[in-house]
Amino acid sequence: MTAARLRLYARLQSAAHLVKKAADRALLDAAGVTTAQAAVLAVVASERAEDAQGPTQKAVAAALGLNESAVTAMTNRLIALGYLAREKDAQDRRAWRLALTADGEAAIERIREPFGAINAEMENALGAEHLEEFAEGLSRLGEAFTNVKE
Amino acid sequence: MTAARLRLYARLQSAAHLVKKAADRALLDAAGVTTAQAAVLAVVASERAEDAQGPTQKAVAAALGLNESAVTAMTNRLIALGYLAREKDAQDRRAWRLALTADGEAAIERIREPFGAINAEMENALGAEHLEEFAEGLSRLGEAFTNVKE
DNA sequence: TCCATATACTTTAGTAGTGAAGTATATGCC
DNA sequence: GGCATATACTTCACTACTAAAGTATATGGA
Repeated sequence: MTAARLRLYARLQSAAHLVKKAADRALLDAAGVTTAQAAVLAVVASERAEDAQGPTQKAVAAALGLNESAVTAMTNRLIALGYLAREKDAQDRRAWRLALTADGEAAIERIREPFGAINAEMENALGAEHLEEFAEGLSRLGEAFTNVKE
Repeated sequence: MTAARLRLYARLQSAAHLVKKAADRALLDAAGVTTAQAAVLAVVASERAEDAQGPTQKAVAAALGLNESAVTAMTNRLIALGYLAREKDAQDRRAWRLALTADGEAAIERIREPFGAINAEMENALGAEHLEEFAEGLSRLGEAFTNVKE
């Protein structure tokens, strides 16, 4: 078994933590937003295209692999910051529909450049010839560990 | 620029988060320890070999890419759980020297199997032919984002 | 020897996640 | 129509991290 030698788990967590630490610093400096907040804003922006109503909290949780309770807390913070608004779904009164405010749209714009720089730095570290396969590997890992039956 | 298309940052964080979630469940069930706690115990165990005195908190922080304040808190939890003990360094009265208790050694033993299973599951998802290169990529990422000058 | 500066750790306030238990609304039988 | 069950979200207690500011001990000149 090569598992112990490669220490895949430790390397994955360490790399993810270090990159997140750097990205949080960069985004907070440049855009006043954390990477976790940026991720939620990005999901709300992208889901909007598919569904005029905007995503529910459950949909955001599923998109990011988070608990619904984590999305409740994050949504509260983003609303307090003025980046997000929510409205009860007319069909299903249990569910909220999330939408970006104008400030939320502006935040996404501010994020674009520093975030691109982080991705570029990652590509640089990996080397262009390994990029595609590395990204593939990350996706395969994500899929393998996605809890289908929650 | 391929950065936006590959979404390396998002894929890395998502994969790391999902794997961590699964690993935490598995380790907590089988060994009553979280992956973060396991990581600290493993560092204390491995540093011990090199240094009869056991590592300082600063050394643990450096090994894991954490802040010293995170290690202070984690050390307190691990001492409360009975897995770790600390003693003032005789030469440098500012520093603690960390050591595993007998319970700490036992916890490391309990971790071995479920942790091996997680690593095996990761290897399985990636496919044997990509393992080495993928692990290499993770290490390169970690090194590129290690803050040399803290 | 004294003092400035560096270093090891701690404290505090905040973000971000987990799982379990709770509330309120929907929905599918009988 | 009523009721059991499912679902969307919330609350609670906890782990685990960050950055910044604070405490105490070391250490290298003048």
